[in-house]
Amino acid sequence: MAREKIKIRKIENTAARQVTFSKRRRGLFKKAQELAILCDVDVGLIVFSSTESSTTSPAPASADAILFFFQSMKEIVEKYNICPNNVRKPEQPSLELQLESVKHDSLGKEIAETGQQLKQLKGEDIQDLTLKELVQLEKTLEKGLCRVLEKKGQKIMEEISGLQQKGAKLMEENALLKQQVMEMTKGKEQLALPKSVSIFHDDRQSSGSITSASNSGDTQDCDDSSDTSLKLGLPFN
Amino acid sequence: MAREKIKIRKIENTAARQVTFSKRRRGLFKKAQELAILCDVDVGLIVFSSTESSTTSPAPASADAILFFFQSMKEIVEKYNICPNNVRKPEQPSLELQLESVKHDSLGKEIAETGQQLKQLKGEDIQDLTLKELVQLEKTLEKGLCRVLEKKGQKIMEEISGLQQKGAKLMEENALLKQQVMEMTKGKEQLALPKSVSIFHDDRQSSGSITSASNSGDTQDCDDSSDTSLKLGLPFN
DNA sequence: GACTATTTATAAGC
DNA sequence: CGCTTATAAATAGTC
Repeated sequence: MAREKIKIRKIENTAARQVTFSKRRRGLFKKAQELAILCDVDVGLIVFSSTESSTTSPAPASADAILFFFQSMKEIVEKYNICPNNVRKPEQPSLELQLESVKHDSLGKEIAETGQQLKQLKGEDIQDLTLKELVQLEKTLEKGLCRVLEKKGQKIMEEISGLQQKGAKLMEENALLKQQVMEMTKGKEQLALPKSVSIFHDDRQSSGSITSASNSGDTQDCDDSSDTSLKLGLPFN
Repeated sequence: MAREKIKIRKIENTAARQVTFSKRRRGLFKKAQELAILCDVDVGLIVFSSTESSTTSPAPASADAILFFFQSMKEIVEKYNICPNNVRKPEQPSLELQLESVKHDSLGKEIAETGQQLKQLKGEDIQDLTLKELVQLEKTLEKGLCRVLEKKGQKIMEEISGLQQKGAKLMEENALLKQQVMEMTKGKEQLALPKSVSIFHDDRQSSGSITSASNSGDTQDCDDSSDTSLKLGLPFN
């Protein structure tokens, strides 16, 4: 749709196909999301791509994501399709059954459970835990708290140290300036000078600002060789 | 993308939303098909539309279609040798997930953030947090710990209470049995009985098990749906 | 990836 | 819904 019109048929040139794939996939996902938001509907989109990536390809996260996709889809279907039983033919495997095979993937659970874990660490949703589990949770929390406290102490010490240094420097500067003033006033004897004023000319951001640790590092390995992409159901908004 | 630029947010006007839905859905499917053909990949797209079609919900004929969609998806997934088996063999044509696309949409982001949060609550990956963030983390942890401890105490009390009850009951039984024995021995004068032996016959699982609460309640609001369109995997060509 | 010239998609209006 | 049109987006080719 640009420079030149193209016919909708398989792009034979591999490189070109790959490029077009990236571009169009991005566009497709964008459109899908827009539709979902604009019209307040659920949209599921999944794009598989077999990159003949020759050798190694442990395909790590794909299983998780696909599982997640299916689970999301199932939720959506259930949400909309309350009585699919009426229509489903007895001989057809139920949605539940079909998902079973996918569901059994061990790693997939992790994603689903992460949220739960997070909640529990925050002390939510712990109603049904056993005593043993609670104790474990407590341990984890204590450990985490311990580390955080340690790190906090470290940060505080750093800050204090920084402030002390800064203070010392300013004191020094102060003394120097005072001396200069003294010498100057010695010359022009009768020029009254209010005591200690405007000697600390700190025009920059005041002490408070500790370099706010760069947290920019958004280190996400962008594996753009991209094989399979998918987007899950709602709610985009 | 026309006459006037619009913001990507839910279109409140129902009629307009419906119109846009139709138009954009058509466009989306077209693009999906183009991508599939041009790049020779598998694409699955499903769009749910909740038309609040008032009354009857005669179990959408879409149920079959949805089922078909899942079936197709499953086949595709299997074709790429992903999920069915937990373990992936390196030599199999792999399907690598494109994390980027997932991360780009809100759900993906949420997952990523959740994982990070979880880690941080465990005290990992906190190197680059600011003091403020650390304090916040500490608060969260303390709060969580507090709740967990509270719940733990509760559980312990329950357990103790249960044990006490059990003990009391057994004591009672014990006493009763003793009396019976006494009465019996009163008859057969000379039958010695070792004190307190084997009266607590506790054969069941011991104290540890607290009923692990059922969490079934799967309340689903039954909103009838219709107008669901979907497109299944390949091959578009 | 970034940059255009074009092609497409589409928001409003009928 | 379908048609029309002005305009916003997507994108094929290129660097």
